Amino acid sequence: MPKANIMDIALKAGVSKTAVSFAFNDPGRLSEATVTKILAVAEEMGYSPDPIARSMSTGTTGTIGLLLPQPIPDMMRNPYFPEFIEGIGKVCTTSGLSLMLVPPLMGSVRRAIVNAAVDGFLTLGLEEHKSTMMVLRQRHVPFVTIDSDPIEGIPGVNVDDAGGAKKAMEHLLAQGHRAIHILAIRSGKRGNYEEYVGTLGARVQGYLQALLEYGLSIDSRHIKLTECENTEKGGVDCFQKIWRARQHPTAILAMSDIIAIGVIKAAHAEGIQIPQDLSIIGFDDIPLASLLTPALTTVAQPSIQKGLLAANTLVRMIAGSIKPVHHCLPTDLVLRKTVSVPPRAK
Amino acid sequence: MPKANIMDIALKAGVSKTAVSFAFNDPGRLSEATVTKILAVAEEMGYSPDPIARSMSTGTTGTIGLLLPQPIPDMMRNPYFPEFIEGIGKVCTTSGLSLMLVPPLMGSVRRAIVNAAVDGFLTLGLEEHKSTMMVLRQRHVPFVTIDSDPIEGIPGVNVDDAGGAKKAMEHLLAQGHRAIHILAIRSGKRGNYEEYVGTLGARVQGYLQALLEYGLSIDSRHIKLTECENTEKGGVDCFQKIWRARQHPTAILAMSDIIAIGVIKAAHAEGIQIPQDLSIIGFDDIPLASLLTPALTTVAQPSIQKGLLAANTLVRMIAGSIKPVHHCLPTDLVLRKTVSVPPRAK
DNA sequence: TTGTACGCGTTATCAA
DNA sequence: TTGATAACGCGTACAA
Repeated sequence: MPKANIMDIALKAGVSKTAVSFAFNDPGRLSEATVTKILAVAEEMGYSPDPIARSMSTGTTGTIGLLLPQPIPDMMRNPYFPEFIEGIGKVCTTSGLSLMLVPPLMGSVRRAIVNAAVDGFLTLGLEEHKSTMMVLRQRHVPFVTIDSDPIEGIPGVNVDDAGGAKKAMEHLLAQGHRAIHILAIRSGKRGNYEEYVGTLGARVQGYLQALLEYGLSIDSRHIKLTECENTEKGGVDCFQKIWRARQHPTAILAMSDIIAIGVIKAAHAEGIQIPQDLSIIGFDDIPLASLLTPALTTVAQPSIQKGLLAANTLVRMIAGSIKPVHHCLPTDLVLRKTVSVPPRAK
Repeated sequence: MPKANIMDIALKAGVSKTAVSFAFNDPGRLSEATVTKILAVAEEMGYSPDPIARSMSTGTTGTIGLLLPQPIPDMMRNPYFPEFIEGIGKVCTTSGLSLMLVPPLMGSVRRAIVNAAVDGFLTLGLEEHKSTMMVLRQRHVPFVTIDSDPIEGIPGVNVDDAGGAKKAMEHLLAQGHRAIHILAIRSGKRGNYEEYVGTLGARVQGYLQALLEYGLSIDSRHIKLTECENTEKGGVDCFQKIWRARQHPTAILAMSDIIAIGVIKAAHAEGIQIPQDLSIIGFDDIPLASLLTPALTTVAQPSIQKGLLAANTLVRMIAGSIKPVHHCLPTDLVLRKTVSVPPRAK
């Protein structure tokens, strides 16, 4: 005897479908006796309303989707991500929503979008957002972009990536560093930083601005940029590659803390002293950053705040108020212990 | 012109609903010309099949639900959780699934269950699992329990909590500690450890076994157990309370690393040396544990493996194979730097 | 309290 | 081979 449906209950209880529906959703409109009776029958027959059918009728799911640029495991390995979700989660709690993690489906973000039964999407750092936006529009659900270049008419939440990046680079330059290796988060652009967009692009812009103040650029002799998988392992691998080369930088500027941590680990393994031999700056200020020894100098961004703000915006859009605002939250350089003057300056 | 539906497209393209459906789901059954035509019209009218309606028809959602015992933000604050999700995520990737985080809805786990449109549930450390199980059964979707006492007929994944806890306590006792403060994860039981079930119960059993070997028990003079919110802040608060008392323990045995980290932070703030003045053991072995200074001695559990195994089991159940196996993964004491002999023994 | 229309796409079954 | 017809899944909303 598989799933009983509303009709089975109605029949057995000697009432109408409507009555059964009321018993579950608006018991006040039925006599107490009928409600008890219906609920008893439902209990007995193991019935509970089908959420899909309900969504079909109400046109609502009680779920928001977080559209991910990468598979779930990759996202989870970066402690920045849970923090971000924490912010979204606060809104879920107050609004009674579930959160669906929507990773690319067989490698396709598009397929993921059209399949997800949600009331709205939060998109995180979408790369190819021309096409993706189109698909999102076709879905006719509201969405808010996060960490993407602002789009006219669509609410977005960003942080001041350029400003934060600039401060980080300025700090290194001010300390006297001139041989700096930038570890960029891997994109599809294979290091062609002129083509970078979104977060990546903004940060590179910040670096460039700072370099310019010192008459340098990313193409200068001892300034380098390479792309790095945004994981601890990515940082380890990149460091090893860097250290194998003839010329060593005096500072490494990582675009995420998790990369920076990989670098630190690999550096320690090589017996390199930080910051005496090598200075490092990260980005994000994940909780771990302050707990490391030495504590990581990094650019703080309000991750929780970002998630909260975006989710709040989405919830309001779902509720009907449509005011596509672009938010930009501040970033700040947090001076800790992984930066000093370069070795040869001592 | 709001959402076009399948009929609108059929009409405009001069074909039947069936043809439109085929164009999206099984293009091979249509002539190439019709497919192109239909897709063009769909594109033009901004149509994409409604996922809810599709689920209604197919009876499948392509989503699994992770049922949480607490709100999303609380879960995310414990680094153990993202690791666990990482394991689930691997299965999502290979099986093309989305993952729905299902927190209690207005405080009710039951309401959360009946509202979530998923193909199956993973339940994590459910407390009141008598009633919850009933609701889950009524939903007629497969589910796998994690970190709950094994239930006959329902697949479950656990780790050897008792064994790990025992090893931790034995280690402290072997080092000479006799004044030990256990920091339990908060339950509804207010410290009545005899009533503990699930993970909590198993760990306490482990502690008791070890204590017994030394002729001690949790009720012994210098052995104490208090409940602690499972967050860093919980650890901080508990430590402060403990240190305010007249008698100080020589060791603290925390039931999670995140609590242990809170304790360490608070201890450092008081100028207490670890492990010279106070030994600490955690539980979980989150990535952070090895990065701390001093590195945290803790009981490792295979979090990723746990998530992966549970999700895999669920996927198989959804696919139809029904073999309710109970898995128990191993735990191991990882000796690092936060335990030494007690101060007065020196 | 009830009857009934409705929401939307999928999938046998069947016709051309 | 290509495509159409019609039944189906399930609960909700509105008028009666």
